[in-house]
Amino acid sequence: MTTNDLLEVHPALFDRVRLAIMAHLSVAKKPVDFNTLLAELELTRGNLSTHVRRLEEDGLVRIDKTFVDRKTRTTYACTARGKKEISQYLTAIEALLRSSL
Amino acid sequence: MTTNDLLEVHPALFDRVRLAIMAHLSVAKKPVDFNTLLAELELTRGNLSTHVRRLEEDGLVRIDKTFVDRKTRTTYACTARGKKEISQYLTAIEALLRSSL
DNA sequence: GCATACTGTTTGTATTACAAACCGGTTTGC
DNA sequence: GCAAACCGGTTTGTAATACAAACAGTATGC
Repeated sequence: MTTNDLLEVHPALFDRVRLAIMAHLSVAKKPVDFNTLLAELELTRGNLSTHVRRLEEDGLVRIDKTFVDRKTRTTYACTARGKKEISQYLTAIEALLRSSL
Repeated sequence: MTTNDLLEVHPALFDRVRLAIMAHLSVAKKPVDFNTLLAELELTRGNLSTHVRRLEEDGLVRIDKTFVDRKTRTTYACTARGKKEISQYLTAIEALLRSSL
C-alpha cells in the first residue's frame, strides 16, 4: 500500500513551515542565515526560531553561530540526515502521485 | 519561488492522517466505509472519526450515513473540492521535487 | 431480560504552533 | 557619555489540535 509510506516519513516534516524550511535549505548551496530565511518564508521571528530549533533537535538541520561586525549571525544548513528525510518524504509523495493520477 | 506554493496548500492536508485519508479516498472508485478505512490506516476509531469530520467541515470529504441490516453504515467520499485540493498539494510537492533533485 | 458485540461520537489530556514579550548587545542622536 | 532606537534572535503564554479513552445507541446471543 502506498499510504503506508507516509508512516515512514519523519513527523517533523508534516508541518508546512518546517517543510518549507527544509525545502529551502535542501536546495541551498550554502548555509542560509536567519533573516534571509525570515524574509523568504514570511514568518515571525519567534516562529522561525522554534521551528528551526526543532529541526535541529531532530538532526535535520545544523545551526551555526558566528560574529560578523560584532553582531551575532546565525546560519542554518541541511544535514545529511535532513537530505535523506526530505528525499524519503518526496518519494512517499511521488508514490501517492503515481497511484492517484 | 517554489516554496510559496506550499502556502497555497489547504492546511487540513498538512497532517499525515488526513493526507492518508484523502489519498485513500481520492483513488477510490466508490465511497469507502468507516471500518475499511480504519483497517487500512490503522487508527483508533475516535481518531478517524474526528479527522474525517474536519475534512468534511472543510468540504474535502462527503459523509453519507445509511442503514444496512438495521445497522448504521457510514461511508466517505472525496468531493470535487477535495480532489482539487489534493491535486494542488501534489503539484506543490512536485515543484519541490523538481527543484531539489 | 441481561451480557456482549458492533459502529461510531464525545470528552479529557497532552502536544504543539504561533505571536507577543523579552533580552543581550550595538548603533545613533544629542 | 547617556538615552533611545535598533538588531538578532529566544523564551513564554495562549489558543488550537491530535490522540485515545470513555461513552452512547443499536443489534445479537443466551
